[in-house]
Amino acid sequence: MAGAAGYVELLSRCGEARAISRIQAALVTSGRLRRSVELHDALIRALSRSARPHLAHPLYAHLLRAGLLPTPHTLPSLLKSIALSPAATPGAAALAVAVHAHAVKLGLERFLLVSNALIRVHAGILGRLDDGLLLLRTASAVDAASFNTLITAYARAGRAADARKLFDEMPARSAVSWSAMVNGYVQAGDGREALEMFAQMQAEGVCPDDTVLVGVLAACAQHGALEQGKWVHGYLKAHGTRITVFLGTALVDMYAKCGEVQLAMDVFEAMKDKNVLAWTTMIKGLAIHGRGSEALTLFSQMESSGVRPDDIAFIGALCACTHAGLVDKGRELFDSMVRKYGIKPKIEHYGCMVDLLARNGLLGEAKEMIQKMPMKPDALIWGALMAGCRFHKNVELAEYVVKHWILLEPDKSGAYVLLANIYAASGRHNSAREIRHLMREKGVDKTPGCSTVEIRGIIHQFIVGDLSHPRIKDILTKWHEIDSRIRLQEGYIPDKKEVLLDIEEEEKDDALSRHSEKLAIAFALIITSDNMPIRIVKNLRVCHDCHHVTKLISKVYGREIIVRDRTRFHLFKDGSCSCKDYW
DNA sequence: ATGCCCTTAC
Repeated sequence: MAGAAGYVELLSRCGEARAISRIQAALVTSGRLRRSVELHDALIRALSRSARPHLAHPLYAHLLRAGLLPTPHTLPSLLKSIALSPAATPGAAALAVAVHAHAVKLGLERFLLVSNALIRVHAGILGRLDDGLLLLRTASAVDAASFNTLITAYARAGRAADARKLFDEMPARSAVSWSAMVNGYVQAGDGREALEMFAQMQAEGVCPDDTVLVGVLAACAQHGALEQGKWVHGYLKAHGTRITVFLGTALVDMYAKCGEVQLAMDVFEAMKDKNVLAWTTMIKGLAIHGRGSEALTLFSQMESSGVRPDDIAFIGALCACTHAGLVDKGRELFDSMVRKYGIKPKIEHYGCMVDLLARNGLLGEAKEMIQKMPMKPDALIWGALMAGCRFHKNVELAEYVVKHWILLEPDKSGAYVLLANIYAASGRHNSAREIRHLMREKGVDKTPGCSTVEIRGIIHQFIVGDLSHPRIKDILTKWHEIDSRIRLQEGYIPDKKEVLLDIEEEEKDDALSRHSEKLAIAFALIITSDNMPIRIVKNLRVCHDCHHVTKLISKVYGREIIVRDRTRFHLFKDGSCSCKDYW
């Protein structure tokens, strides 16, 4: 039998959880473990680096029961094992708190290794970010990893500004730090700032790694920044980088969300390892381009290739049905999810079904689905049903929906705006006005429409009614020209049904003409003279008038215009749209 | 130490 030192040496080389557990059992049986802190340390350390780090937790209790005192080495390993445990590990959070208290009692919490491990536990499993920050500020020394962990944790919590503060005060920033920050902005939905961050990273000569490029691609996808996304792809090719499943999926997503579904497909087909995320990304990519049946074919291919769809893959497939009006197929999928795969539908799946049914005019069935579903409907569910009411001009049901929706989101404007829209579109202008007064009383604001257009790698942003653009005079002049040409050649009459403002008719024309996508298209027509397609990304869905106008512009000006709205794509060409007027 | 897909509406 080897001595304690031999076991310690053996454990330091052992990475396999089951083998470690066997050694542990032998040490317990021989009574050796009870006498040695070093053996506890070695076991905890080995387990913390294995695939089952949570197996280290009971060892701490064992150590204390044996009357042994933890060393400065015990605590960091144990804390690491806690930080890496599966999220649902019972008692992990309580153990973390106990270990922290113990560290304080023993006067160990300011040791470099201990304090860094504590920061990671606070930022991770305990979710107590500000406590982690306090530790970071009071520790005698802090490593870069702790900064990076806290930055990531703040970013994940949607506190990008706090993450940025830490980033700025870091003594030395590595590619990991930049990556944490870029991805932080992406998670906060601020792709623009993420790209800005990446530009700075390059300016400082830091070599980008896979992870940051995944983040940059996600930022491009979010922002519709095709040219920058293509640049990343070119960079990867130029450096001969292996396209991992992470990079491949990010590329597919970027191309699809930037309107280049064929390029997305090319990358997808070249990927050797396709996991369920990769398949789902491509399925959703086809879906948002209205290519529902191809998306569903892909779903079947995924199944026959042996990749098991998960709950999110079903969301992608149901979404494909919604965008292509494939109601029966959607119902079939929803059933097969339970029957074939035993996946219990979540509220998201009910959301897809309500959307699918409601958008296709089956409002009664959609309402029934909500009444039958086993969970309480959330704002998304009501929003989906409401969108159907708007599409099919059902005032009565809309009023019912709003009552429920407003209880869930009393401070948000979504329900009010939609109801006012439905009233206005049905000619009930007094009711629409009442809603507007109510909104003003409650102090809720409508999210302003915002469109961006990427021209020669620069992203230009337009907000509805915003006349502060430096070239606004040229833009309005251009709009005037567009307006008269489409009136003259195509008989355009502005569709003012959904304009809610209490204003004169000519002013309604102005209000419509200042929708953000119209400003963006006019601007793009001014500064691009070639036949390059115009690519617009909008934060909301396109209104009927803008949809109509864009069709006419594509014909009169002989330009392809690709508009990505909140949820899908519209490719306008020769006077018609790829969505077949269904959105 | 960091990274990929995920339902409504505004």
